[in-house]
Amino acid sequence: MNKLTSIYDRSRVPLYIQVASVMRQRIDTGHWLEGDKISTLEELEKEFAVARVTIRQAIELLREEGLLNAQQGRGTFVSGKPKHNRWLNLANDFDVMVSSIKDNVLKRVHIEETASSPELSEGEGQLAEDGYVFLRSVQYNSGEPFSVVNLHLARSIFDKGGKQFMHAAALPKIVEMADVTISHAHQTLTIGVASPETADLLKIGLGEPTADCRLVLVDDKDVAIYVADIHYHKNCFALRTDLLERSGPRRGAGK
Amino acid sequence: MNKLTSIYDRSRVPLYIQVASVMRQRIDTGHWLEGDKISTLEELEKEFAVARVTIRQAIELLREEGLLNAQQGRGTFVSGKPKHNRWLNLANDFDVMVSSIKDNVLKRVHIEETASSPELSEGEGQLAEDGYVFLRSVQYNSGEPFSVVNLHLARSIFDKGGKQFMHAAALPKIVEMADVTISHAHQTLTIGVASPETADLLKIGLGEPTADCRLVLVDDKDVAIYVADIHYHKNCFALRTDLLERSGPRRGAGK
DNA sequence: CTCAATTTGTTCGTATGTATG
DNA sequence: ACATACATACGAACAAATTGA
Repeated sequence: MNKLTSIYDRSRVPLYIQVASVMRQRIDTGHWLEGDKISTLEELEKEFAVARVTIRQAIELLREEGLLNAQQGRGTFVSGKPKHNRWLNLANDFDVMVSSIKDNVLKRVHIEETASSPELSEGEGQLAEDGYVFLRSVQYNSGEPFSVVNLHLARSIFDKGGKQFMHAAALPKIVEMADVTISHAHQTLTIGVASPETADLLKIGLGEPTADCRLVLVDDKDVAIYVADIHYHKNCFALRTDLLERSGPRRGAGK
Repeated sequence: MNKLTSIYDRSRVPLYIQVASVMRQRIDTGHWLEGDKISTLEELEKEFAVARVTIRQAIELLREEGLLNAQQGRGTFVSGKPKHNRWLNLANDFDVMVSSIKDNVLKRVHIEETASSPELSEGEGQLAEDGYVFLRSVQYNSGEPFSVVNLHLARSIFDKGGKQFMHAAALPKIVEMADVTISHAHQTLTIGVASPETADLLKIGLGEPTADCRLVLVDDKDVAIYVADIHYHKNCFALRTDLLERSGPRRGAGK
């Protein structure tokens, strides 16, 4: 009967969690402001077309997160905003990217010297003949993990760098190599889901969304020397650009 | 006891759906190839540390999606790949963006002539003095909705465009206006969750992830004349760039 | 052809979580 | 707070189909 019913059905997440996520979003976007009294249970029941207990479960969830504060007889109030760490500014310029990751705190969690080759799609260059080394690392910001990097590095590059790759970001090292020319840096950004490994390292739930960034460096012989699959925690991730930065102000066409 | 147990606990999504999403990913990434026989129920039980019935529920889910095909006595086989509509190539260049949306099929679903002003963050310009008009539209590709655009358009611009804005994308119209200068086009990309309205229009579940793109056009007087919050269906979304496109090949520093 | 091993399919009982009114 | 209904998850046992020795 209700329009919402069909929406609820499309998600298999428990109803009270769906309701909670809508409420959380309202607080986050400022639709409900801090200190405000939110609608009464009765109003919320009607709006979401669910039972009272379900609303209460949702409120309880947000209370545990410190976002809501219910007071018997008075009402329910907004007591805080969800925390975001949108400090990560993904680069859309190669030099900015290289310099920004140079000082990253990272922890190598896995190295496979004889790894299988990465899957390359159309336009991402050719596979290196001498195979790849696989490196996995986690990047931290103030103690919290915010990204997992799965890197296939061409063996030739790995050997050239020696032990440098063990404890620092690979990209700046490669850029500094005198006899390596990078002709393309293909970046693809999508939304993915956390695998068991990623979920474990990022401390998130299995199958939760992540911002996935694939970065493939291709040398002057069209060989993919660096193939990284990076999974970012969704709350840390933001990509900011001024689309007119390079071309300058746009005066009306006035034709 | 198990390492996975704690990961399961972090997500409130039913266990069999979590397991299914891991399996779906394995098929998608080619870890499990089409035609292959996947591990037996017994092996999967152990790997995921769940009951047999739970594995079967996950398999049933993927069977309905056409990804798996279980045969009694033989095993379970991969019968297809998840479909992606990653055809959407979000622009990182203003001209490309304008030209790419010019021919979009869209449906205006909501217009508010006297709307509240949008929330602007630091650096996104000043609010227009004459207020805003709010427009909501849905964009379709071969009948399927792939994005919802919530647009606050400065009233001055809206009045200038007349009825043009009713049935076509606003951006190209604005660019063509002779007396309008766009000095900045701030784009911010994040991962968000679907509100009831967005979920309804995109035909996804409440609280499911979306790719959120905010585009703010600022004129030469630092006024935000166009403030769009765009929610993309996560499966349609991809942002591809060559980070070296503008600066050209990078020869080793060789200092 | 039969037998045994393998593998998926089904069912039962129990416990807990979700949602309604 | 209560009674009710249904979904989720477990473990274990048993049934049915396939395969190869």
